[in-house]
Formats: sequence, C-alpha cells, structure tokens
Amino acid sequence: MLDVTTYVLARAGRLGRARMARMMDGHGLGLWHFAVLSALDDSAGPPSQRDLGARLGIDPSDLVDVVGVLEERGLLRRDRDPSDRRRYIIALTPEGLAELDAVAARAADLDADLLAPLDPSERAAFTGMLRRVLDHQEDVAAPSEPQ
Amino acid sequence: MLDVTTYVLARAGRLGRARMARMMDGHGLGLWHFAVLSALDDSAGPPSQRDLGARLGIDPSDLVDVVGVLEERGLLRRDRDPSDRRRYIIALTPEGLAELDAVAARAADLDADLLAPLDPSERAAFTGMLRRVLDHQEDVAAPSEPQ
DNA sequence: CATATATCAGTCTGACTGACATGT
DNA sequence: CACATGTCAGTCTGACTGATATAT
Repeated sequence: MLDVTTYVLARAGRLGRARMARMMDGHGLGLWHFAVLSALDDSAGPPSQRDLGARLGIDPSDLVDVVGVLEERGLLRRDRDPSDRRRYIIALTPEGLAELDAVAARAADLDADLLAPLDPSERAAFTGMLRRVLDHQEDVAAPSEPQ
Repeated sequence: MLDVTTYVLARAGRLGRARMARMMDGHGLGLWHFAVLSALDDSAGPPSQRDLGARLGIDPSDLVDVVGVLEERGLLRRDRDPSDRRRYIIALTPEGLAELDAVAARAADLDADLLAPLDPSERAAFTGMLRRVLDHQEDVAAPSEPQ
C-alpha cells in the first residue's frame, strides 16, 4: 500500500489539509476563503469571479458562497465590470489584506511543520519537485493545448 | 497560494486520487477496496477488521461495507477468530490475490505517470521525502507515545 | 461491570450536475 | 440566437459521530 506513491501523496495531502482547516476554523474561515484572499493578493489585475474559480480549481457554483461570505465580512469588494456587466470585478479590501496576512503567517507555520522532517537543504528540492508533479497532474486532468 | 506547500500537496494528492478512482471504476471497485486487498497481501498474519482499519486510516464503521463487498465477490474470506469470537479474521482468497495483481499493475502505471515529470534520479529522493512527510503528519495527527 | 469488536443510522462536508436569469 | 457569467437547487461521496448487539 505504502509503496503506491499516489496513495502516500493523497494521504499526506489530506492530513495537511485537515490541519489547515482546523487552524482556519479559529479565524471563522474555511480553506477556500483563504485560497480566494490569497489568489486576489497575488493576481495582477482584479479578476472576474470565473477567472478566480478557474485559477483555484473550485467550481463556479461553489465559489458563489465563498465570495459572498467574504464580501459580507468586508474582506473583499465585488463590483460589476462596467465594460461587461455579466462579470464581477473582485478586489481585496484593506481589511481583507490584513486578515490574509494574519492567516498566511499561521499557514506558513503549518507549512514549516509539514517540511520539518526534511533537512533544510532538501526542502527546496522537495517543494520544487512537488510543484512539477502538480503541474503535470493538472495537465493530465485538463490539457491546456488540445491539439 | 502556490507557495503554500500544504496546498500544493493536497491538490496534487486529490488529482492523483481521482485518477486512481476512475481507473478502479473500470474494475467495479473503489479506492478503499484496493487498499484493503493490498493491505491484506502485505500483512504478516491475517489481521482483524479493526487492525486493518487502523492501518489504513479508515473508520471501522466505514470499513464494514468495504469488507462486505469484497467478501460477497469472493475476494476475501471473513471468519470468526475462534480464540476471540468478537473478531473477524480476514484473509485474501486466490481470486482476491489475482484481482489485486491486476489492479496493482494499473496502479503502478498511474504512479509512473505521476512521477513522470521527475528525472529517474529524482524519483527515489522524492518518494523517500514524501514518505517522511507523511509519517510526520500521522504522528502529529495521532501521537503514538503520548508520554 | 468495564471494555473491545463489529455494525448501523444519521450527519456534515466538498465536489459535482443541471437548470436558469441576465447580459453580450 | 448562441454563448458567457453568475446563481440556485439537488445529488453523491467520504469522513465522522453516537448508539447498540455481542463477546471478553
């Protein structure tokens, strides 16, 4: 069983995810709320709700509530795009940025603990390889250049 | 977002798991069915249902159906332990072993593709580090020697 | 009587599906 | 009219919780 790498990967991911979720509970947020705030922070221009969902891999219909909660709490603004009134333009508020900073610091702590069993020299190698593995899985799941 | 290693890990794990699940659908089995067959194959003595669940990280109550299905299909035998009649003794049948071999081969293919973006020399390093990361997460989730 | 094993019923969550209103 | 965006309602799954029958 443990020689199936996919199994090891999935299990480690699930445990790590559960720890993150427990931490964020203390902030009254779920994992997707943090993911959204974070994606808004490091996106170039303010994206539409659909862009946001695609980038994060969350279904647009599920994103509705996530964004709704964040808007209610004043952590982001949602304004109609004047040039295409089907779209929303989503942007972090200062309060949202502050909340993100607070949560990100705690997320970094959990990340540090995740990688604690590795030597400092191994960590960069591991995260780099993991990232390549993810990119490849996403390609397989949804090829970007079909043809 | 993608600089949060826990997120990258959880996402890669989820995608890999989904691929495994899709493959096993073709065999009429779920991920846990395979995990159970596999655990039975590489366990020393035939374990009880509870041992099995603990080893795999599945809740005993959820294991009931998984083992039930496998027994119905003749892939494992479930006999009361004569020395403690609360327990079942679970053992693979020859049919179960054959099914396991078939599925394991296809799981190995998916594993190979998972690691495809890594150089052959990197793969062993990656799986080793991943394994250490998992062990540490499991320790954190349920410390074995609570002093 | 306290504990262990397996079981059953119910809940909660995350991800998905299909329909739909609104706008281009 | 075809298509894009956001929304809503319903389903399906996996993981968990609490109660219970049986055995130690």
